[in-house]
Amino acid sequence: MGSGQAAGKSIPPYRDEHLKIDFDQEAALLDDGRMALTRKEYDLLALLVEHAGEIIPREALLMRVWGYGGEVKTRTLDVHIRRLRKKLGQFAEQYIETIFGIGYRFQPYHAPRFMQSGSAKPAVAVTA
Amino acid sequence: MGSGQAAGKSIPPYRDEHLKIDFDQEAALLDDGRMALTRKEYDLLALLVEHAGEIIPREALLMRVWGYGGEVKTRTLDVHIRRLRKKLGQFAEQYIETIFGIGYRFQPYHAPRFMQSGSAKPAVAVTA
DNA sequence: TTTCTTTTTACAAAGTTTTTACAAGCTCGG
DNA sequence: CCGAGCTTGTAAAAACTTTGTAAAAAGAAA
Repeated sequence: MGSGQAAGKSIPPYRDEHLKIDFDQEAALLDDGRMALTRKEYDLLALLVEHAGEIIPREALLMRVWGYGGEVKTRTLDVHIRRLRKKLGQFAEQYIETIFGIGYRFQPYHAPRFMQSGSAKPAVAVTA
Repeated sequence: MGSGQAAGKSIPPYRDEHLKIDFDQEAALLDDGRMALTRKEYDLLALLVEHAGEIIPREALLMRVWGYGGEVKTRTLDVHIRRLRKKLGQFAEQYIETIFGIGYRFQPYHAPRFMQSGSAKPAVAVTA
């Protein structure tokens, strides 16, 4: 399960200055070095990257990566986000944004980052 | 209970010289910078803006943003109004009017502003 | 079993909302 | 005009909620 592509379909890779995600090979390259991602880590990152620039609510992530529905109480998403951030190293803050009370958002390396103080509440993408 | 729109419905954004409220994205832009609003702040602002030019009584605001009914004694509405005003910066006075003894009113940036001296009580919109 | 991955647990830290306490402003009768 | 009585403004603290983190436990694969 996860967010992998069905056989035959081919999604163009994501690419920016530092990060490349090859959805066909299910691989992530950070500054040309391959990121060692576990399955869940990849699934999570891929889902976020596929929707780069859009907020994905916790519920949607839990549903689409874990198949959890409704009222599941778990910290596993947070833990995976943390491990992704660790592996993204210096770019972690740039790439994975926390949208308080809603979910997370992957931002391309060059993304207009306005927003003064605190947390805003921008658009939500990908429903559970 | 917020004032957010049900999925599928789409309300045209509010827009004036300085402020834009995108009800679909639930986002507010002030002079093209995104306002960092918390959920309650957004809900309150959205409700006021949806009824721009109309007075909304405290009771109605408390009911529709907080779900409070009847005789609730709280200053939380005032505190949220204050924070909205702070975030609206120099336009605060222009946008959010206090109607003493009744409630608040959002005014579009260009709005005929005639002070009612004495006893002219404007009509009230949006009941609890 | 040994090793690697995933989930849970238990707090810590950060962010948001509400309450509290009082200052300031408005209205109206005298 | 003056001031009592109400309403609104404000700052700060308290209460509550959500997210971050480390470490242990549980599960899976080799």
